[in-house]
Amino acid sequence: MKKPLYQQVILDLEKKIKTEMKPNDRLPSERQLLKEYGVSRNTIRLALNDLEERGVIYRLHGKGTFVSTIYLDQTNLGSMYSFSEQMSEAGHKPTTQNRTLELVTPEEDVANQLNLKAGEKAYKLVRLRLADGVPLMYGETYLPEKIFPNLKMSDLKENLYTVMKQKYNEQSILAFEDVQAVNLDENDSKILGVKPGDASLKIFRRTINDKNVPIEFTISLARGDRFIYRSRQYNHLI
Amino acid sequence: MKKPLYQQVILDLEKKIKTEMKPNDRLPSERQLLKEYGVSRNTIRLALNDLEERGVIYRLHGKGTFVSTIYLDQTNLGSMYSFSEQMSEAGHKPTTQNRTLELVTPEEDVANQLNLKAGEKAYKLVRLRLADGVPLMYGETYLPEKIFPNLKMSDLKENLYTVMKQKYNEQSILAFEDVQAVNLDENDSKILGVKPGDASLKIFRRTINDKNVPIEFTISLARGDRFIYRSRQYNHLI
DNA sequence: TGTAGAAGGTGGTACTAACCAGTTAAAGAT
DNA sequence: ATCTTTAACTGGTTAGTACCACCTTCTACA
Repeated sequence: MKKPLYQQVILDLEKKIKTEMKPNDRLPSERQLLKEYGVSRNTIRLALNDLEERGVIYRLHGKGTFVSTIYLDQTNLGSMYSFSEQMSEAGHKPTTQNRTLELVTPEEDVANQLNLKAGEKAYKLVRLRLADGVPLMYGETYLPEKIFPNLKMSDLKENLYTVMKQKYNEQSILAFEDVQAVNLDENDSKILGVKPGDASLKIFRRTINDKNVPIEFTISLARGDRFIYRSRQYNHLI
Repeated sequence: MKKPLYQQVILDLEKKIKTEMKPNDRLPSERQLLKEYGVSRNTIRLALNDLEERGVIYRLHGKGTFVSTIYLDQTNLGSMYSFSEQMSEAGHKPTTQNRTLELVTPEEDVANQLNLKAGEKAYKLVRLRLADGVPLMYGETYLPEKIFPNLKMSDLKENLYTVMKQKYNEQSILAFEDVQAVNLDENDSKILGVKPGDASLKIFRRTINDKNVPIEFTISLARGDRFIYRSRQYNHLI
């Protein structure tokens, strides 16, 4: 279960950046890093590519590599993020409380998102995600029964997407995400352990499989002071 | 003006994928491609990495490289960029108030985002965007003077990106956007016509051109009750 | 006949070695 | 003193090689 070298470099660099460096600080040059880590420049660049892609660092030709300005100690919610992985990388201990799993007839808006006909049911999974025991994100996930028959709480010890893949052979290819800013009400703020009225990211995600069939709809609330949603927008003119 | 090899490979492969292939078709293996193009495997992988990142292809260990199921011919720069269009489509009448345009020496964080040296100036454009006369979004845009010399308020009757292209021959290739949820302070809430403390989306956008030079940095505040940040997330990782 | 295993394909990781292309500052010429 | 050149840094690109991990298929053994 040994991780590839370049991933170890990523983890180590990211940790150092978070704990020892501040925005716009310069990192050691690639040639210095390869000596420090005892790996090839190729491996260093693989790691730096990843960090650059995720916005942790930026590079300037001829000048050096620097810590990104915008990189707060916040967690990126974009690009199919894995809560657990990101929290682990940030040095926090992630936990997931699977609160309830029940078979329901969803409201119309949810049913529409999942392309359900009238009367068709879906599993509703309520989860709370914590880092170091502190609640950070609350989510309600709807999974169509016809696609995930016989889903059990015991399945959910694994990562949800792992269960989809292994038990049901379903794989998400594309997700549409809508991000909103909302003020938390009394109840939600209590769940997330912050003050009522505090700003929060509300994220609606609709995931589809390779046959263009919706397989998941999730509504999440993430603490505004701890999360950012990051995305890249391309404009290829080919 | 010659492009790097791996970028030529990207262009050629993407063209072939668009014109000759369909979703889930298998691409030639990396070792075949390096023979076809007469380049090293390193170069082929650089190209494939880019295509994978952008969701054009996906790779399966041991099996091969394939055309993505859903390949979007995305020509826009995402939600912020097409404010006017999106509002029109939603049946609203979009207007833009260009409030101020001045040449300033930006703060350090902005200067860094735009890769400005000490003392280099940038145009600061303050805009308010409205739909049906209601303020929805407030934005401060910084444009490097060396890239956009002699920018005038009268230029800005056009769409900003049109001006960039037509007057300065600058085209944005990629934008990084970070989205945060914040509580509005007294001042900002007044601008957007809502109550202090109301949740708002705060969006940082850094746009770069084809030479990897930053050409724009914008900080926007969008009313949480009226604005949704929408994005697509590809997934070929699991 | 069935199955384990080898063979050969795929992408993934890793190293070495150069050279190219921006940036900066020290060395040198005026 | 000032300007120009050069050298020495930076990241960017490319080639070549090797081995690992995963997947499919074919083959040989039981």
